[in-house]
Amino acid sequence: MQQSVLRPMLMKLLRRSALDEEDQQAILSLPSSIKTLDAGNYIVREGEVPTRCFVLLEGLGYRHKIVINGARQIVGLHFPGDLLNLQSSVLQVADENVQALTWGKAAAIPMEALVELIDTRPAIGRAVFSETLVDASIFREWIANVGRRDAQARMAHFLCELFVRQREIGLARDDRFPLPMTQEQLADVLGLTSVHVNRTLKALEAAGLIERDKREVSFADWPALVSAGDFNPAYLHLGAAEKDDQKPLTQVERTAPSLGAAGNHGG
Amino acid sequence: MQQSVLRPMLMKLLRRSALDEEDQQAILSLPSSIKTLDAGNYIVREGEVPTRCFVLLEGLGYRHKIVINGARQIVGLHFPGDLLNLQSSVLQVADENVQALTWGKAAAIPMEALVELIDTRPAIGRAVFSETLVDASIFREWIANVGRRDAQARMAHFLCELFVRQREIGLARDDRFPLPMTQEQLADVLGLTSVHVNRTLKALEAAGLIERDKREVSFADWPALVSAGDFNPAYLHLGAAEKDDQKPLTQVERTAPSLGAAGNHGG
DNA sequence: CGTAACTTTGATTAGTATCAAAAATGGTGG
DNA sequence: CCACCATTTTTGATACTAATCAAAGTTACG
Repeated sequence: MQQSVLRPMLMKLLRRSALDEEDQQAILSLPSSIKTLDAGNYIVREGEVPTRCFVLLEGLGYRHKIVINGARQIVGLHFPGDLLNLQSSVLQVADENVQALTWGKAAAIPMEALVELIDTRPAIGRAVFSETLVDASIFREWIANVGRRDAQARMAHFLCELFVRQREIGLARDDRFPLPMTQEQLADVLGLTSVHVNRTLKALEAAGLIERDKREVSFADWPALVSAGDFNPAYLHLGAAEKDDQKPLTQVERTAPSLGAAGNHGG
Repeated sequence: MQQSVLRPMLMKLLRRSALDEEDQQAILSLPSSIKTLDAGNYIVREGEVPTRCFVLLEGLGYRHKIVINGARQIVGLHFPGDLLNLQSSVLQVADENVQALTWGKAAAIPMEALVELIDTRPAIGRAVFSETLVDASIFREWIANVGRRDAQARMAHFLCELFVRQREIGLARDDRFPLPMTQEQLADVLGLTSVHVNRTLKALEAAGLIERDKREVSFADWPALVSAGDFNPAYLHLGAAEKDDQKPLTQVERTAPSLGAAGNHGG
């Protein structure tokens, strides 16, 4: 039985939501066909009307938009287990592109099968919904990152996120993680130019915050990197994974300044 | 019966999703209590664990994050009918603040009542899910806006979005719409400083793209504004509302340049 | 081993931020 | 209704971050 191919998807849902045996079986039994992806392959194209839902099984993916002058903005990263085009599935039309960042594999699931699963099994519906809300939370953090942090903090923040998200699925070791992207792609994530990305990376390195080896990054002082990136992992809404046997996700002190004509909604 | 207070929420869902009479009644019958909001009042605070879900009924709201240096980034705007804290409800903890932008009203719905409604009525669940996906789509567009457009395009894009979203709910007239925010808030939306926002607005005005009167904006040449902002309303996933009796949401020609080592996923 | 892709470096420019202060606006109490 | 105060908008001068342009190294790959 080929059930096991969808295991990354189940694993992902289980990290944050409880699902009983029956629900788990139902997920693993979804019909699907496998696609092998080379770096750069498109999984979704803007404007497309999809008939199948794709789940990333292996490798990394990213989602991006092109603005009028030809510049590209990467608006999200995907890891094994992620649903790649739920939005376009439900909303009928993709408003962005999803592309493989590395070699990998994806499963294509007929839309109706997935919709039926969600409709008939509330726990699965809630689990998928939760993942969508976490995605949205990450998008919001990215808006803040691109909008309000300078190049160094922005980069540090992204590296922190990348480390934590990869560690969650076992892709990162204790103080070392893959950075499988070109500096141009990094630039498109951070809203910078590739030249400036290069300089920013070197600056972080010179500051002793990171070390680089090929497409891998390591750090000696996690709290320092966290602090440089103003990284608070709360927005990732990690489940039980974020536990004490892991490297502590310490963050610097953070107070919420009261802004403007505040006042509480409490009547 | 006080059903009618939740009508803005129902209206919002109906714009994009079909709901039968029974579903509609179920929504309108949700228990709720009303809160009056003054500009600046908080509806959700970062770190809070909510027990009720808020629906904006009147007025505008915004959601924002504070980065470590004290800078603020507004990551979303809310209009009547919007659910304000679904994410924190499902994910248990708010990772951002939601504040009233103007005077308004919100309804507080007990979490359990809403969750039960969603679980027991698949059509409502799907409708709410769709709204969440649209929200996410808007977040992604904002990432691109802040990351890859210069100040003028960024502002023009935001103004276009504001017009379209307000017109959708009847808050904007044919070529004129309220801009009920200070230039500092505008700056926090766009990742700029308030000084530069001022200059950018004046530049758009000087270019004949907009006119301003108090906190209202009008435009003589919508296509020109759309073009300046590289605005493509697709990401708003408007439903039937986007029809021909409305001002055409024309957009400039847009081709999707093929990037990098492309190639299709088609086997 | 040769070539294309990617990274690195340098020099210069452009776009925005910063700092400071004046002008305009809106609300409030007398 | 007016005077006053707080907030917001506007303007000017200057500084700085990141973009641009160009080219030399380096790495990965067929």
